[in-house]
This record gives sequence, structure tokens and C-alpha cells, in this order.
Amino acid sequence: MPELPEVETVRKILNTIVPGATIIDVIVHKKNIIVGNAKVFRKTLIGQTFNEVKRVGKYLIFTFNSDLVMLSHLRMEGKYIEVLQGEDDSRYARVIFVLDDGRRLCYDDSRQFGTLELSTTDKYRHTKALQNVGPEPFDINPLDYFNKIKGRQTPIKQTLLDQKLMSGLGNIYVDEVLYLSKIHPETPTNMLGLMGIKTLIAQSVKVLEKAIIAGGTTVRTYSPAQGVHGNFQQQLNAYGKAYQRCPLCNFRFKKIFVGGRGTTYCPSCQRNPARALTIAITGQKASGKTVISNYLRSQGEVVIDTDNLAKTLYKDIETTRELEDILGVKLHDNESFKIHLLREYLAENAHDIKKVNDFIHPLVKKEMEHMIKTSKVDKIYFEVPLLFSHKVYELFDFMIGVEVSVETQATNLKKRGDTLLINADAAYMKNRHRLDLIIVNDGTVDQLIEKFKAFKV
DNA sequence: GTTCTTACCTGACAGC
DNA sequence: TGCTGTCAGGTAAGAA
Repeated sequence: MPELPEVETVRKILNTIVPGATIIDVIVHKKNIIVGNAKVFRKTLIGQTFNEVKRVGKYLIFTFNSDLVMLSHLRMEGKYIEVLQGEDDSRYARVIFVLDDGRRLCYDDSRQFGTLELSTTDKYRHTKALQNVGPEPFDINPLDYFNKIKGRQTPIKQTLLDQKLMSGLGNIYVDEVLYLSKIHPETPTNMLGLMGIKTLIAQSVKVLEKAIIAGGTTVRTYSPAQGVHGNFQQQLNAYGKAYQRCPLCNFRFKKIFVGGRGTTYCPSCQRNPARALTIAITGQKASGKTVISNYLRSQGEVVIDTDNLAKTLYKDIETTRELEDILGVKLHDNESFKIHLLREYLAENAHDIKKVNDFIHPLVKKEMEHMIKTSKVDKIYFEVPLLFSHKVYELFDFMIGVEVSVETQATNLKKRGDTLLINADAAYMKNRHRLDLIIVNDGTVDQLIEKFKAFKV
């Protein structure tokens, strides 16, 4: 994903390849890459000799031995590949510049998000594209930036990604900057003071400078050019580290979505001042979750039981009617929902349990989100047996799992005459690597509580 | 003016 | 094995 350091790396490579070369033909395989008329684009470029390649934000600025300028944005997958005489064009060559010395410069872009646009030396700064490019962190005046953004309520991550306000940061580096600044990505922008903004700009400069020296970052499908790999991925602290341990606090990095972007942060180092800390208590069936919940309540903590939340949903006639339609079976008697009818149906039609879960769990998740958003306390616990269903775990900063031996579990289940239809243990076992703390409940209730007390946030 | 949503596009990968 | 759905994310455009 080309952000400022990757674009700078591409610029440096291009300056060793293109200056002095004259374009004798332009082959446009995909017209949608070109801003404006592709025929005019081709005709204008033929006969032009490349000069220096410059950069503004994430735009490459190709100059020529004339007043012509070509603006190139790589977007997601764009790259330039030099092809020597006799070699094949690159796999996703969308626009090919045929040079007078037999080489070909391929603009390669599998996803075709990139753009190429012609302008002139005196006009390109005023094109619509560059009008939307704000100052880079190296040049920005912190007070000006602060004054522009201080009224915004959007998460700071989205503000930092807004190229009009400040250019250069993309999804990878913004996570790094926020982690190093110890600022939660969802912190409302207007909750950060001038000092916070100054910290973010200073860290942006540091991160981008280091990344430029390392030649950018090579992740997933992106590398700056064929055979060229940046090394900054080895220095990444947060990006791509979801559910690994934070080296500073040993809690696990979490992954959430901010403005639709995958976001990794450390919930312990990066606290969100705008909402309560969220802690999930999950575990195998009959493992002792409720014992911990009751202990927390006795200590004055707020603990929400998600099983009860689900039961509340069954009191809403619109919800139960919808469930009735989904299953195609009668669940009401005298306009009143009867849970025993659902239980009886599922006992005989176990394959429909998934249908019920797919309907109920998202509703429970939504209700939980609402509770977190509107909560006035600074810490809120949820007892969540099905934490790993429908990505409910994304709601939590911290997660604790309680486990028991098979024998103890069997004894506990027998004691309470358990008739649960839903088996959560498989999902739990598959996802337990995401948990911050696993408590093995192999002793007395007091011993279980003592083990839980080791968890401190 | 701000905020949110959708579209652009295709390869990689997980899950069934 | 093959199919389907989801995710990756920079930016523009339009709606709210």
C-alpha cells in the first residue's frame, strides 16, 4: 500500500531509470487509469523526454524537457516496472511507455485504482488532484493544523488519514503513529489538545523518516517495484500485530475497524477517553464465569450478562415474529412468545440452531455496542459465553477466558442440570489465542477469585 | 462545512 | 477440489 515512504522510494528508483529517456510510444491497455482523454494523453507524451521525477504527498510528479507534467497516483497497488528489451511486460501492465533505447516502463496496477493525469508546470499545483493534498508532517504548522481540526468529532485516525488536512500518512503508518503517541485511534479529534496534536505530528515525522530510510514497507501484495522490497515492516510496532503481545505492557493488540479501515491498537497503552474500558469474561461451559461475575458485582463493578440480554430480546414481539418467519414454525401462543416451543423445535431440528444464532447474535451484539457507547462508567464487564460468535470479541479491549478440566466441567454441568443447546466450546478453543488471560479453574471458588485478581488494568 | 456511505477493482485466503 | 464470501485500503463523489 503506497504511502508517503513507498512513493518516495518509487521516486528515487524512477530517477535512476527515466531521466534522459524519450517516449516513442504509449500503449494504454486500460483507459480508466487515465484522467482525461486517453488518445490525447498518448499523443501528447510521444516525443517527450523524461526529466526529474518529483513528489507531492503521495503523488509522483513526472517532469519533461518541456512544460509538460504527468501526475501519477499509485493508490493501492500501482507500481512502475522497468522492462528491458526482449523481456515480457509486467503481468498487470496497464499503461506502457515505450522508450527510445528499447526499454519499456510499465505502469503496473492489478486493481486499476491508480491514476495518470497530464498538466503543465505552471498549472499542476492548481489541479483538482493536488488541491486536495495538504502539507506533509515535515512542513506542517502544528497550530494551523490544530485550529483546522479542533472542532471535529470524528476519530483521530480518520482525521490523520484526511490528505486534505495533512498528507502522507496511510493506514499502516497512522497505526504506528497512534501507537507511539499512546493515543487511541477512536479518540474524538476534539478531545485532543494542542499538545496531543504536536505529539502526533512529531511521531509522524519520526515514523515517516525512518520508513523512508528503510525504503518503505513491503506488506501483502505491495512492493514499490519489481524485485524491490522495503524493510520497514521489520520495524512495525502495531500494524499487522493483532492479538500479538504488546512489548510495552504484555496485553494483546486488538483489531477493530475505524472508518471502515482495519485498525490495530494496544488497549492498555492507548486508552480511549471517550468511552468505558470493555472487558469480556468468557470460557468453556460451566467453567466458573458466573462466579467471577458475581465477585465483580460484589466489588461494585458493572457486569452485564449477555445471556440475559438475549432473553430480553425474546420479549420483543417483532423480534420473535421475525424469528418465527425465519424458522417457518409456530413460536407464539395467544400473541405471546413461548420459549419452550423454540426449545422443542430445536431439540428436533438441531441444524436450525445456526439460523437462530445468525439472527439473535447480531442483535445482542448491537445491544452491547449501544450499552458501551452510552455507558457512564469508566469500566464495564460483560459475561459473554459466545464471545467468538459473529465477531463479538471486536467490542472488547480485554478478554479473559476461564477453563476447566473435562471431569470438573461434567460435574458442574450435572449439578446445574444443564440443557444448553448451543455448544460454544469449539469456537472457544479455536480462538483462545486471542485472550489476554486464561484462568484454569481447578480448585476452590476462593482460589478462582485469587487467580482472577491477577488481572489488573 | 462535516460526516457517512458507496463505488472503484481484483488477488489472496478462509470456510464450507 | 472448487465455489463463495470476505478482506485488503486510497480517494472521489454523492447523500444526509
